[in-house]
Amino acid sequence: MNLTTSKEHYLKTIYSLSDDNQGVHITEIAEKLEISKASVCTAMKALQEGNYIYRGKKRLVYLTKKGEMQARSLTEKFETIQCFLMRILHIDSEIAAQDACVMEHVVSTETLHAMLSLTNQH
Amino acid sequence: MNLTTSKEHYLKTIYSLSDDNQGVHITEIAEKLEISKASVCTAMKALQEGNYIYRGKKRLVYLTKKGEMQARSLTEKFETIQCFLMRILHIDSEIAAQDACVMEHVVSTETLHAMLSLTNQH
DNA sequence: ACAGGTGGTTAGATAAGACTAACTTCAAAA
DNA sequence: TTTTGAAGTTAGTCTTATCTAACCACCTGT
Repeated sequence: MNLTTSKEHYLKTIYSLSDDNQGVHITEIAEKLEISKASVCTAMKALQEGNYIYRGKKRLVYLTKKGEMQARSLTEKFETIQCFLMRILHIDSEIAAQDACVMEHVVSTETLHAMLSLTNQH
Repeated sequence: MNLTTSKEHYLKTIYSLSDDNQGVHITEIAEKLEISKASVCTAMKALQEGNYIYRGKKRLVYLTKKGEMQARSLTEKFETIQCFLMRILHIDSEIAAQDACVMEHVVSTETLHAMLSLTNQH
């Protein structure tokens, strides 16, 4: 299975919701993303196929090592972009978050690195 | 009809292919985007619905005023982003183009303005 | 124990965007 | 004028991502 933008979103959400990977309810994910439980359920099957998550006790959703690495990477990208937008371009945090949230899935590593170093040396 | 990323792409492509809006062949668009004629044909119907294009002599595709404005706006966004990436972040023009090509459809006007002014004052 | 409610799942629909294959249209060359 | 190849169109399929509605499963409180 390939990670699409949508799937990456799910991973990031699971990561952000699970405290120390203690497992997340499908309902929680649905509420956070403001989408139906059914959609989440379907997506979880695909992510399980791809070995990004597994279902544990009480049907909770857990990230696998692979899933966790992906999620962490995405979260880092998000933060890099958001910080860059805020500190270098002086964008409001709300809007910076929105922009970062779409950019994180598409931006090249080159651009990402450049953003990071410019933000740091600032 | 709503302009999606895909539709915006078509508009930009038509704009770039038509010299002074002299009309473009569906085949040209298909070749430029490396996509089937059939897909382009279907998309053109939707764009016509939304009054972004019309079909003229010899079935050529022409931008309407509305379509042209959109296309120009997108092209400007693209250029703003590409220049920013190249001049401020020192990204290679090839990669900058790729990144700009996806970012142009999603980035906020705030970020866009900030990129423009930073590039200019540079 | 069982009735409800919460959480999860399944089935079926819709929409966008792409595809191939087969068809039509048309204009230019013979 | 007829033919033929390029351009365009249509029909039907696939994938992804979403939805609603109906259903199942399990835990909990009475």
